[in-house]
Amino acid sequence: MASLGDLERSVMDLLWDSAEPLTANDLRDALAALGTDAKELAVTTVLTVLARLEKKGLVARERSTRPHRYTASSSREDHTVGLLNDALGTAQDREAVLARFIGGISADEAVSLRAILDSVKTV
Amino acid sequence: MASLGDLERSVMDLLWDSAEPLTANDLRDALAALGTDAKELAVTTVLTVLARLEKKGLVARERSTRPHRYTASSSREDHTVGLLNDALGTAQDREAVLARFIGGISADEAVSLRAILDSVKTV
DNA sequence: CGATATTTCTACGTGGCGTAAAAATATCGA
DNA sequence: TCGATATTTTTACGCCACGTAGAAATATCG
Repeated sequence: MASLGDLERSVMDLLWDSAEPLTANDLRDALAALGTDAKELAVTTVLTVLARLEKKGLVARERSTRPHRYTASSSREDHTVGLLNDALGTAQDREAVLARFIGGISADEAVSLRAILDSVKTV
Repeated sequence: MASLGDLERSVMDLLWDSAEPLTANDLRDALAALGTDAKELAVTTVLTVLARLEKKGLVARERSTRPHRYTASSSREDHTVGLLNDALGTAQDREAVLARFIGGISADEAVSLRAILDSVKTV
């Protein structure tokens, strides 16, 4: 899976948080509104990033409407799960990794993890 | 955390699998023995990669011995856990991610995960 | 001390990413 | 329909990581 650069990441975050598809201009404005940098990128910059994200399969583009509209093609959570599996994929001893990982999570999270496991197992 | 290039990854795998510290020459030979490529890298190439890995904090180098000897500074599992946390770090809804993740693991793994959770909780 | 081994320095090609101008294309009002 | 304007595509540049390794510096050993 492809990991993301900083700008790519920001764009994906906006798309993930948006219920509606967004245009390049929408995104440029939203990006400017983000940091108080008032950085105001060129719209071609946003379009370039969007094209790259599309090629990576992370965003879908509506070419029918004139200002093309972009949406994230999978949820943020699914994307993160993909990253997790990528990381785990390089490990041969998954259990050892999971054991260490769980050792490092909070007690609260351990509880909810257990709840999740229960629900999965029951099904 | 730094993710690894292909050669960096191969070197780390060798270091992780080795009980003894290895020299650049050891690694060059081991790398050549790996793929039947018989690629036989220059030893300076291996040294460059080792220097980069050292800078990333992934390998430690014994400068006292003359052919410097290199060891992985943390276990493969710990490194993978670091990657997992990196991936999770970008997510704000950790629970949703974990739920999806667990939904995708095997039944066997779910069982051992539960066992791990139990042992953690008891302690 | 000199030949040889080892390490450091320097460097080049490739590719990803941020960035955006230039060029092509589409749209919309007059 | 036509031209002004909006939108997209093409092309490009700089930076940095990484694979790769020669050249140069340095250490070691007989």
